[in-house]
Amino acid sequence: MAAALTPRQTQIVSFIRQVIISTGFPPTRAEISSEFGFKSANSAEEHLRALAKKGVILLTAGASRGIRLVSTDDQDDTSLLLSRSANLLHLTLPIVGRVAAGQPILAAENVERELQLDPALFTKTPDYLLKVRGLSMRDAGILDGDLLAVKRTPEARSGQIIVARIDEDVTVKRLSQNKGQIILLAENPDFEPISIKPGQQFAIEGIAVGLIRADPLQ
Amino acid sequence: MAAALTPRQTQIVSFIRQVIISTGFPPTRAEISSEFGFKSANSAEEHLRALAKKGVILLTAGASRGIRLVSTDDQDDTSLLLSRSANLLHLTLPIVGRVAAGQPILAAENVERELQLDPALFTKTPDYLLKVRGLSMRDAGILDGDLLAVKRTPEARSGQIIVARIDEDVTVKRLSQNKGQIILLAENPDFEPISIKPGQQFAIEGIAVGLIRADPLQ
DNA sequence: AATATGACTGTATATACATACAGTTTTAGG
DNA sequence: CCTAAAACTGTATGTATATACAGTCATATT
Repeated sequence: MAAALTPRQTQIVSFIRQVIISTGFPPTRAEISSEFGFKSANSAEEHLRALAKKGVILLTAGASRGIRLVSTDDQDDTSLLLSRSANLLHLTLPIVGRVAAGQPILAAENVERELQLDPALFTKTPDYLLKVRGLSMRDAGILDGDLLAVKRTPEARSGQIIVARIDEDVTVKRLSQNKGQIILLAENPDFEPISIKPGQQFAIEGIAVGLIRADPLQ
Repeated sequence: MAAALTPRQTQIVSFIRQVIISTGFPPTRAEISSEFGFKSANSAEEHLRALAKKGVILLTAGASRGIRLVSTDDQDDTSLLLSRSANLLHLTLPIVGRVAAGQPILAAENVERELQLDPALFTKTPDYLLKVRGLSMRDAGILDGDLLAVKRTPEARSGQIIVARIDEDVTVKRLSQNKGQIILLAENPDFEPISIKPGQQFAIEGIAVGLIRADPLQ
């Protein structure tokens, strides 16, 4: 599928990567032109179009510096991400508090603070930490105030502890799927199972991959 | 020197990081304002100035999207020497597995591996992570395999969850002291309280200050 | 009481940028 | 020989973007 790049195109991609690594953001058409001695920014534009057509980069229309390198393999993508913040040892995760109704979990308004974590801690790398409210998952060892490490994913298997959205509400429950029938189980006899009715908005926001408790009951 | 960020500033940094991860380039002032509902791009500008002043980000004058996240590691350039040898922001904690009978908890043979943690996580800085065995503290949300963050101390108050040594054995229990009479309570009806008899060797090794669960029951 | 700071609104402007359109030249293929 | 594609130059334009200046309001410090 991926058509081979011309020598010039290879140079362009290489330059884009270099700029991202050294500055933290992609170059403009003018900067590319200047680097290669083009007298018209249109030369850069045409190269970018060709590269986008070949699937090597993604262009965001209308956005300045809207160039994104498509990762050929995971490795150089990670190294790029790392070079952006140069934080080699630690993962920076947002701590999400109460999720405002209807808002995406990671909306800035919901972020209380950030925390650095050793990526080696969890087998699946989490995307954020959700502050758990309530005791519905008590018997799974998830208490009020705990930080649940969550990996974003739209799908999950039965039996996994998930972060789900029902209509406007975000909740942590154990997933149970039976031939299309979805039931969310609490881990606490005081809470009734929640079955999703047709017509209700339901989405899996992520699966739990770890837990952090800042201060156990003293 | 490293001034602490305000809650709002933390949200801004988190948003910038999120944008870089999801789009490949930093946001504009307008995009930040839109995310937070600012009616003037100047609000974003001022936040960026403040963050740059605090050394959390680097701004490239005149460049669109000229925002770079500064790695938290070399943030305190005042004490470069220190930050290179000893990582001030991160705590390296040993993970202690099964404690061999009669040995000090932190004896080298008990250390399974090490983990880096953000010291901001816990209110009391832990000295090591103890891998919990058994379900005697189940109802306190401490499960088999959990890593209990422990601060070394020879004393504790009644009601605190402690790591104790009785004769040769190391155990995690809730402490109950009554006029010299010491009782260790499990948090699980299947386990009997342990009362320390005169003549028995007993010592408090530390108190629990946090908990980490690598993989919640799937 | 005076001052500083954080967190904004509102207006304005120069310029940074993406991008369209019209050409030129060279090279490789049919 | 003809044509397509690659690799440009040159001109132009609307808008995306950074950034200055003047205020407001609340809260915390001196």
